[in-house]
Amino acid sequence: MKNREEVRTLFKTKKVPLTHQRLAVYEELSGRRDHPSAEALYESLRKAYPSLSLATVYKTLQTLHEMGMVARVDSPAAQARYDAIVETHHHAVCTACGRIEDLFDPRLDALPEPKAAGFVISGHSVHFHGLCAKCAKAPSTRTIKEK
Amino acid sequence: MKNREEVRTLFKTKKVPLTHQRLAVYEELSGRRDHPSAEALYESLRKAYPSLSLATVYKTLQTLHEMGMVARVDSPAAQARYDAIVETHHHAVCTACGRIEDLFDPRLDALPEPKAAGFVISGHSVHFHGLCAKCAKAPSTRTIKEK
DNA sequence: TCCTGTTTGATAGTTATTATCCACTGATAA
DNA sequence: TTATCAGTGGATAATAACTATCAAACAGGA
Ligand SMILES: [Mn+2]
Ligand SMILES: [Mn+2]
Ligand SMILES: [Zn+2]
Ligand SMILES: [Zn+2]
Repeated sequence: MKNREEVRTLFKTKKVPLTHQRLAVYEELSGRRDHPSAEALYESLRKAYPSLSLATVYKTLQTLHEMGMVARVDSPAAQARYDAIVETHHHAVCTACGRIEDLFDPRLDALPEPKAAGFVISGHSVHFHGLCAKCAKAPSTRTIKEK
Repeated sequence: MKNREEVRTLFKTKKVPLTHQRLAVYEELSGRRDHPSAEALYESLRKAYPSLSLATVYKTLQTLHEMGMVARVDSPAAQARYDAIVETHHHAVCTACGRIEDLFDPRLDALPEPKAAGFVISGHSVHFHGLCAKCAKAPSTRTIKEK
């Protein structure tokens, strides 16, 4: 959530070229609190930038994400993963290899009820992320994704 | 995590036909603790059931999910959603319309460190799910998904 | 065993995302 | 200011995960 000057400085510091498109995507996203999709951003932006391409929005979001300027709300996992344990429990997800380990901890089951006006909460899930034992040990042999 | 007899009874109770494929998918998933994808289950199952189709695995997982017998580990969201707020915060996700609201609550930022052997945790996120104010009010006009 | 609504398997279609490719541009140096 | 050029953007093809379609086979009750 940075203003235009902070953005310019950050790009300069990180030696990443700051283009009109990158600034536009970041400022549009900054102005919204509805956690838009790439497509939704594209639809808003194309009015002011008719030549903008959807692929550019995707590439820009990825760049901004790598720079630590935007976050992805849901897990970046492309594939759904299933579990025969339907009882309440939580997960540790390895960002390098995709391994998912179970966490059974009653302290995570009872979290403070959030105060989101009018929202009727039916449950919650906690995702810890980091490196699994194997990937933490491995120097750089990143698999990125396992089936 | 039910045995064969419990599964038979549950299908009978819910009046859902129990096929060989449904039993096979459920038992394969029950026997694994690696949170497999549909494709991974299919790869394991096709050895014993060479005529099994991947589409059937998808349909079966959906059926089992609706019956409350399997859980999806990650959000079923098809589209990635982005956020310019990279500071630690959490989210309430409406299961009816896809709306995502921010939750700022320091009590959710400091959760008990989970004891997953060897796992190097770098962060966590909490997803509450339920119905947003609008959808909780609306009788049944479910939008299912908004862009 | 027979009957009928459901499910399966094969496959085509869809959707979100990524890769490719080349003209163009932002950042630096002259 | 202009020249240079690595990196970027736009157009579009390709990919990956999933979903729809539909005829044939099946499950479960009569
Ligand atoms: Mn689990
Ligand atoms: Mn947020
Ligand atoms: Zn790992
Ligand atoms: Zn809603």
